[in-house]
Amino acid sequence: MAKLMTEMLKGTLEGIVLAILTEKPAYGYEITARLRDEGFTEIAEGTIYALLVRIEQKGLVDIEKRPSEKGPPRKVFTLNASGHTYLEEFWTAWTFLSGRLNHLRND
Amino acid sequence: MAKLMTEMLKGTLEGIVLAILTEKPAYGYEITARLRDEGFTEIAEGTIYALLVRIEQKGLVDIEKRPSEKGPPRKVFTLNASGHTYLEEFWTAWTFLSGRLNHLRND
DNA sequence: ACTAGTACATAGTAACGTTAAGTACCGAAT
DNA sequence: ATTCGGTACTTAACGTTACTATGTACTAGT
Repeated sequence: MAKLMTEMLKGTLEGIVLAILTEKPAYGYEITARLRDEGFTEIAEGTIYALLVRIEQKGLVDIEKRPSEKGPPRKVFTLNASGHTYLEEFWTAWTFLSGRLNHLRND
Repeated sequence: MAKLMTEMLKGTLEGIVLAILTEKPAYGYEITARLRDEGFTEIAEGTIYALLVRIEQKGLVDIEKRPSEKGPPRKVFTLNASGHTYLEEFWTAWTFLSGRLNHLRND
């Protein structure tokens, strides 16, 4: 099932991370931990950092560097206006897809 | 939203087509029509044919050629045992992902 | 002949998530 | 003093997916 989840996450993992950022700003390492709490136990750190680069390049987040007492400086991501719009569209698409799939399932 | 749907479909379109095949065997052109009926109006024919090649190579379907009165011979796809197993795992993964996302949404 | 509908095929592309390896900073244990 | 584990970020190479664009081919109607 791991392989299936991998492919299924394509296009949704981004929305998942953005959704996490709506709660409060967070940095990469924190986000990976948050994902594990949410049940996504098999997502590697590298996956998240690569994804964060992408959403940064798309201009969906603002970035601020803050020192850490326990390690290297943190890169804190905050969802900006563009990111909120994007997330809304993500939920719209998700609602549509979810509806279609549940309809297909009931046969 | 079109771009978002495109990315979101990755990993799920395959399951959608397999789900359609559980109802009854079907050929490519028929499946694209069925998808339009299901609300997926923006999926091109080429996309489906390429996908059908993949699920064939994965051994999830059996294939039979039948003549058509209205055009070239049809290639009818039937979900086999391996395909049914695969689809079950797909639904399992989907249920998990769906649950996680809905949980994230309620904040 | 021409068109429209039916039916399938495929090379090239962009985007995504994964893998694997690396850097760097800190505190505590050995 | 050094090793070890936890914290924190980076990136190149890779496999898979869906999309685009284009092509072939068969039939019936005009």
